[in-house]
Amino acid sequence: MGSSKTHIFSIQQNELAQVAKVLAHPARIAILEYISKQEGCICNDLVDEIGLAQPTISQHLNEIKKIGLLQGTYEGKNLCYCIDQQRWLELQEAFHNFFSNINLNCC
Amino acid sequence: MGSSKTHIFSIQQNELAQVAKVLAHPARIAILEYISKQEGCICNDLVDEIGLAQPTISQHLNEIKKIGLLQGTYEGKNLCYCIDQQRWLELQEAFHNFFSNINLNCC
DNA sequence: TATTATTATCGTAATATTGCAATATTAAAT
DNA sequence: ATTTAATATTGCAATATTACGATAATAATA
Repeated sequence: MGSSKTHIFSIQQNELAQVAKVLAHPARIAILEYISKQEGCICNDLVDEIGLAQPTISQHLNEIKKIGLLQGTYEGKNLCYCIDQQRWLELQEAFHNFFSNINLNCC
Repeated sequence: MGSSKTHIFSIQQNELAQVAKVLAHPARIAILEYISKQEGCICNDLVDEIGLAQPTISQHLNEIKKIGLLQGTYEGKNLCYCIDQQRWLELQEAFHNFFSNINLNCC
């Protein structure tokens, strides 16, 4: 015991939870906010900006990448991370639907 | 090491992450969805519905309660959990703002 | 006040997450 | 091919989460 029993839940429930998990860390919120403020983004900037060690930032970036939110392309000699627009809008809609479909007339 | 360095992030970043953390488990997504479908909600129904042990359900309910999303009131002999409307709309807006304020013209 | 049904807490084991130092890889420029 | 700068991976320690059996607390009813 200790691991989540994902198999007893629906695909939709698991997927929303998985995305929420990526957002469930202030560093990853901060990273997404910071990237969005830049024209491009160099990971080394993030280390200075966020205040975590380079391997830690790299791992957080990887978590964000896993759910398809980041595109990394080389621009000259620097690796530039960008937010994937389509995926972003997809997730925005998923959260919007979740919050909207809940019936609040419970009691 | 091991614990999150919450102090290096803003209150807003930490709060959004904390709420996301509650949504970051399919059982809690399922619980919220199930409660919303009922007129009221008895925890014992949740145990049968979700498929986790009663203490586990109770703990998940507590996590949801901690961020102010649940109101528990006794209706006759049964404890009825309801979603707190005001808090729900508050969180809905918080996520909406997060997704909307991100600038997608990164690269 | 017992009894019964429901919900919460405690204790504990298994697994996951977070973070960083050390090291490896990658890509550009010399 | 070497060097240099940036990013990724590995390995490991500390902490957090998930889950459940056992037990306690709570509230209605007999």
